[in-house]
Amino acid sequence: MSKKNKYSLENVEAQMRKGSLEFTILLIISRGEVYASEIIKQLKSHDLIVVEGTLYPILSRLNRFGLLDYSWVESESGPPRKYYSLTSEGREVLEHMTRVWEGMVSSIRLLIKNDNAG
Amino acid sequence: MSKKNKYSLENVEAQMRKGSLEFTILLIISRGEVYASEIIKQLKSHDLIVVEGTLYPILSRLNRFGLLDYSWVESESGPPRKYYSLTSEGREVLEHMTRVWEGMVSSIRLLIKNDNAG
DNA sequence: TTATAGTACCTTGCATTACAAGGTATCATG
DNA sequence: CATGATACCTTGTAATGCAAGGTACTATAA
Repeated sequence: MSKKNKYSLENVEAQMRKGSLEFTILLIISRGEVYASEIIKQLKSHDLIVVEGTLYPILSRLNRFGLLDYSWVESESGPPRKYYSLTSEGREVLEHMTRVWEGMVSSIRLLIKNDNAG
Repeated sequence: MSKKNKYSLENVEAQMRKGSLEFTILLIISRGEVYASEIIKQLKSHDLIVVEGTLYPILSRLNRFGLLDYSWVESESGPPRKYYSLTSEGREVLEHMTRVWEGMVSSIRLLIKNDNAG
């Protein structure tokens, strides 16, 4: 028997989250203009977790790819906020992602149901 | 406007797959003993893609973590095959993963449906 | 005016990991 | 004994999530 480590159950959440990260972030933004901290808060309220160090690079990347726009809005108390919104290309990509997501969910649902079948 | 690259739509599939990779592999193995090439074939038949260079390290890792066992079985034509099966710990982890997966699917379904809500 | 706390932005460095490419070994066939 | 098919596995690269640390603006209190 080879040296055996412990498989982290916490990691299960993290792993599964990864594949759908950009997707969920785009979903949040599609519901209305938001700035970073709001995205984190909204995701958390849906039991989906992202942290700052992950979110900012993704927002920059999606903007660089032309999927997101942003505008600075002054806050009543504190520094200005960068409000993000989807571009039309962003909306197209999000629709594509949604189809891909639904497809994958269907496939996996089949595997789960077939659990003891051939 | 910053330099704008093209967001790869092929990458959408790849990205989403990643988070659920170990999960789907464990699901396949839970349906009966299989060796690597069969896993790839079965996943492909469910529109889920994995390649050799990805699969072998994952199988080793899951074995090292005590989630998988294997036994060598001679083939009628060709080199011997390494048939994988779940350990009891593997079954427990798979059940946990399934619950996490269902939870995430529910959360994201809400986000999709709420698309234009507050 | 200086210090502190709160909010918001962003970057750096590390660890993980999916994958392309290349490698070894076994068996059957001509 | 060469060739092709099958099966295993490893190496190097690129992507990327995240902890940690950093900058800047506003408000409040000393």
